[in-house]
Amino acid sequence: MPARMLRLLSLLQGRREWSGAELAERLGVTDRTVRRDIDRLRELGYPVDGTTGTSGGYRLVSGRDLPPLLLDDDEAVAVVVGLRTAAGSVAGIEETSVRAMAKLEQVLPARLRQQVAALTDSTSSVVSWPLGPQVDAGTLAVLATACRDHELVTFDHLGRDGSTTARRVEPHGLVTMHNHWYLVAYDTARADWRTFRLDRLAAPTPTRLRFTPRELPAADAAQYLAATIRAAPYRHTAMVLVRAAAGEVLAGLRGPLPGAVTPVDADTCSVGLGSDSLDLVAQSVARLAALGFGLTVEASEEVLDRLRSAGRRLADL
Amino acid sequence: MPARMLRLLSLLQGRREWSGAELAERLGVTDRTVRRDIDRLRELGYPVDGTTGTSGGYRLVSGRDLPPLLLDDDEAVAVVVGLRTAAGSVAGIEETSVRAMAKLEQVLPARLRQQVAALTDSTSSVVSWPLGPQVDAGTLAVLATACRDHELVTFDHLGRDGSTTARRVEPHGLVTMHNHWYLVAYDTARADWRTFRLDRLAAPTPTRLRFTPRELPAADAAQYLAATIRAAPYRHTAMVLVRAAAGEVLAGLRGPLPGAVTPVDADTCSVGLGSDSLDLVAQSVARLAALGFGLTVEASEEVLDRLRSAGRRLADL
DNA sequence: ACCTTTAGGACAGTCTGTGTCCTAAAGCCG
DNA sequence: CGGCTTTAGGACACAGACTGTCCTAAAGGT
Repeated sequence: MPARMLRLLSLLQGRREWSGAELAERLGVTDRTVRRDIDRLRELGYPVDGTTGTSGGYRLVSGRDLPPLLLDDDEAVAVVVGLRTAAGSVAGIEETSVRAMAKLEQVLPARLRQQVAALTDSTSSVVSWPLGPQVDAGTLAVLATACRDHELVTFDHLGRDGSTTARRVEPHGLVTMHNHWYLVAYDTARADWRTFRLDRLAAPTPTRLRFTPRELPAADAAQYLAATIRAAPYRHTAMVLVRAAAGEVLAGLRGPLPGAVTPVDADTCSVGLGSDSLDLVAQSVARLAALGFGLTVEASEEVLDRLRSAGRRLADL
Repeated sequence: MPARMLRLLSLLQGRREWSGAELAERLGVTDRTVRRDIDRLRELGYPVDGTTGTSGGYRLVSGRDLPPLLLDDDEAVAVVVGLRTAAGSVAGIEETSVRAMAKLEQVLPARLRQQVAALTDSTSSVVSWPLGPQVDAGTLAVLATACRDHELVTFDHLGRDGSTTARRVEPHGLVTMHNHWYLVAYDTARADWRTFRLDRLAAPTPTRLRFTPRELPAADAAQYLAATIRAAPYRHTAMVLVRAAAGEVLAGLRGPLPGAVTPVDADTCSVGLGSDSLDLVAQSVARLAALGFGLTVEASEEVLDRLRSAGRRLADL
């Protein structure tokens, strides 16, 4: 009988309106039983609207809380891809969407996992183009699950000098900052807290060993990360003064910048840019120049050189 | 009893591993009943791994098909936001994710709907910065549902001349093209097929009237749209020849372009840009220039003027 | 008025779900 | 190896629930 209940929910989620007779036929029971089943759903807190009369019927409406979602294959793939995209590009829900992904990932049939991989691989570089480096959806999911379940994980970590070291850590939390994902964890071998950038981390595997969480020397993972990162600034920065109102600049840009636009006065604003990529900083300044406003730039000679040569090429068109 | 079943599923989805005794306590039944419940889950096709011995327990693993998802509030919000993001930015799953959104939207509690609106409104312009105009998630959901259920919809349509007209159409399908969402529908008043850009469309409301779908004069909605749109090209275009391999250019760009990069030979590639925004086209060419490679540009005098003045400004830094 | 639809009470028979036993078997640990 | 803990599942009895078949009521559409 619970099986029939789920099928009923599935039917109600798949189409707007059903008549009692239709449902009865689909479920292989009497219409009386259908009515009883619908009563049961209502008692569970999932309200079903019933309208009488010709062309009446039952429809599932929004209620106090969300009913169990019965997704078909394609929809499940869409949800995972969506969570993956949102986790990387919408501020404020990274942690939640990673949690949801962990939940889904745990039960996602293998064939769908392949579809997800195929989709994110093939399309991410073409259409949704994150500013930061790509993080494998599987990596995110494995680490999120490990954090939730307080499970030790091992992985290979690629250091700044190019050497890889095998790590075994107690994962604490995942944080995004500056378009990168970080894992905050306690490294048992080094007996200290560490942060790892997810794109420098390979083959994360959950051991099945549980640990009791330690207390982080900070309010939460995000603050800990902020404190440790502060010492490591960007490799390239630029400060651009644009002779136009901040609003005009923002409107004209039509896309994100690796930095922030702050108004100076009514027709001047400053843009502070920072990134580890010379290309990205140079492109950002070039975009500001392409807006058609006057500007002055403070930056390293390396960045300025690149901009000047680009300028000559454009001036000669 | 179906209620207990759902709670059991919820518990199993919320944590990796549970012992029979824990589950029994949570559910308020004997451990024998828990075993029976788990048997029932397995019979329904949702495999539960049981490991014996100390530190053994039950865990939900991936099986043939996806079990009903029991999401908490935050997770549900994340899923909706994710679907919304993916629908607009990942090629190839628009239609599916819109379908999934319709399913969710139908049962989403009101308070969560507010959260979703708040999140998409506040963050979309800051972080995920779509190339096309913003489309309201509610609009998408209403129309998707109406398409699915063959339900007449009414809405206000903002014409090119700025006048709004009330429409009443039989919705056929939703399509994305060139970073815009379109509704393909049969306009009953005008007795012909029409396409509507979703960002020029307000207050869509489903009537509860059903209609029997007509045959579209094309293979599918996407092809119909392509045929009708073909006559309306971009306002600004540019063709850029870059003296570098396509791979190098793609790697250096670190972000999406309103166009495509196609290799010409081993160390030359061409970039075809197109958009209705002069700013966007100019910025895109400027970004290509900032990569540090030689380039030649074909474009309208308006675009070239803008680029030359930007070039002078950069050359003088 | 008439039909169609949801809504729900009454009743009897069946059946199934539950708790309390029991034993088996697999893994962990000292 | 010999305990201990865990999942696994059979047997049995009882209560409770579920189903189908009846019935009437009420609401909406034509």
